[in-house]
Amino acid sequence: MTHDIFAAMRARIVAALREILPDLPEDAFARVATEPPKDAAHGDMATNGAMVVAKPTKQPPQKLAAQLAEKLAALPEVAEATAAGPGFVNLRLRESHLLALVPAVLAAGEAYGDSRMGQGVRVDVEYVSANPTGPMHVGHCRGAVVGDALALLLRKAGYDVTSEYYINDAGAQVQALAHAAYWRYLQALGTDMTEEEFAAQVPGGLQYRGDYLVPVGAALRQIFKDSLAEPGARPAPAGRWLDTVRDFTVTAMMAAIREDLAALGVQHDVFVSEAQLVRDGKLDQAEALLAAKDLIYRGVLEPPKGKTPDDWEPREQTLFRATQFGDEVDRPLRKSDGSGTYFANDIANHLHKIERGFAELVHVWGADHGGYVKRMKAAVGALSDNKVGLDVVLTQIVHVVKGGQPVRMSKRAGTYVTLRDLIEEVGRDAVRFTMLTRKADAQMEFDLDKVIEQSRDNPVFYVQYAHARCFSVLRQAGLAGPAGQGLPAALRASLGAAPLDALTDPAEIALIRRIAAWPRTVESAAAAREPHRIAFFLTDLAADFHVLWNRGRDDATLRFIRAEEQAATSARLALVAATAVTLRSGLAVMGVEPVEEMR
RNA sequence: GUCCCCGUAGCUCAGCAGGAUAGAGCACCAGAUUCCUAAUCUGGGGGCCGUGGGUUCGAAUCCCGCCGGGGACACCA
Repeated sequence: MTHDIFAAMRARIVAALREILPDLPEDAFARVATEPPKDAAHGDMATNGAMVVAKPTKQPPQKLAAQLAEKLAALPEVAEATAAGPGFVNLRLRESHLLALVPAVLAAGEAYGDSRMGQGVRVDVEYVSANPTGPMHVGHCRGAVVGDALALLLRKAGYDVTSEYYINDAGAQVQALAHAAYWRYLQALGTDMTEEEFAAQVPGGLQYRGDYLVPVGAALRQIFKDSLAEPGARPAPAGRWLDTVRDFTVTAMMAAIREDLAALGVQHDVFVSEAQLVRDGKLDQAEALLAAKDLIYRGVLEPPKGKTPDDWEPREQTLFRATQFGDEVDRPLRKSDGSGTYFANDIANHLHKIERGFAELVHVWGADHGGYVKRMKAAVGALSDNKVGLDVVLTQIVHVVKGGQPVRMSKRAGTYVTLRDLIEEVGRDAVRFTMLTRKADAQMEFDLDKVIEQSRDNPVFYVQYAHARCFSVLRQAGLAGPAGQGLPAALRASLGAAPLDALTDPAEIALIRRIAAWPRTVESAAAAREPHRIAFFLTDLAADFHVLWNRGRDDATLRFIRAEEQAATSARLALVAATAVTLRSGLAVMGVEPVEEMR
């Protein structure tokens, strides 16, 4: 069952074209589209069908449009079909057909807009994947929200989605983290070393000096007493403590990150550990697989173009033939000392995904990883014989602004804004919605003052207010149930049974048209991997509703509830409920709560 | 030098698989409050869609060049 009246009409149009042009091959109709016209004066729908088939048949589009219009005019749901412009066919639907959507939406409830476009194809969406070296900060936030919304969106579009967090717990950064935690442990034991004395002994210097590791040091002392240190709380050889401290600290950091994610309402189905993949021999397995396809060799790379790093020297390394899959240069799998590169481990990660049977992989990465996309696509292509697709969604940086001034993001200066701070300041819904009000790959300004402002200028508020207004009306009519329950199925059914002939005002029809566009919005947003489109749709839908609401101010006969007009009242209440259902369906995709009352 | 992203109203940004006369908010100007929440709404001015080509019946949208802004470019993750 589809509620997409555009998709349904498209099927009708293609069938009509087939009757007119029986000799055309199937794929000639692929570009036929049915969409709402920009100008409402053109009717409810427009199709380019005649223009699309004009070329292969070598017939003038206007002539075909006239034929098509004639056929479409005979359809029961069509009131009028006219050829227009360069070959469009404009359709005006019978009012009853448009109105019939209202009970359908009410019956579907929050499932309205669900699509089968994805056909149950298994998709893995990986996002966040922040290094487990500290609490999450604002920089991670956008990717988390975009990824989570994308997973929800693809699910709604009919894909079988697994959301995944890849824990980078195997590289040099977690070694550095372990040293930092070890320093806090020594402090907890009461060492008389200074931080700089200790730092001088750490290979690569002491990083991660933030306070957040202090409790980790204390916990280490509690569990291991002084067994990981030399007498006098002096540092012991790394071999005695490094693995232990690292694993303990990574676990603690991941626990903190999971709490942060929970506070943001972000869900991951699975957490995959890089270290575990390495222990399981996935890296060797991936390397063997690539070797068997003759995609690995020993070689020396050219120095990078442009400015050559000062310490550059030719080194023989194990290289992957990424150039065979569209990358610019071949990429190292092993460093000159023979250990695996991050890229190699990530190949193992992707092999792991491919083995689990995903047909499509999606990643949400920060824009600074843009240079990494081609090689990863090359690797996935190589591992899967080009059968599995990889899509990367890049998210641009977020500038936090308060009082017109940029909020500086510096770990060292201690002005680092954690995700938790942000959520506490403006609320989870505002964070999520606002992060989705820009295309992911466009830079964004996050104005702390604006997102809590209760005005038209703040889309979070504006959309939630529309939903609350719907409930306000239903409460006024004595219909809404207990707060927070949404609209019970029984109520939706009884509202949906009302005759709707009374819905004739242009603002009412405009609202229904908007609601009708929801399923195709879901599909196009999912196809483009652009969850921000949902935010824009909801803002438009909210605007249509606010307009209608205000019509009742200017003209009392247009109010939703009119004691003396039973038929009009029940029809309008059904429309209000359908609006609430659609708003709710959309907010669910964004992971934002549909509030039923504004305070 | 190479690759990726961006360039649309004064500002912040949309533009739906290429469609008809390019939209919204803010700001500015003028209005609406005995009324289901004015926390909203109505009207107005404001554009060479960076630029030059190409593909097409048709381009802000796709392709190529150029200009401007941001990011990434062995042995980091």
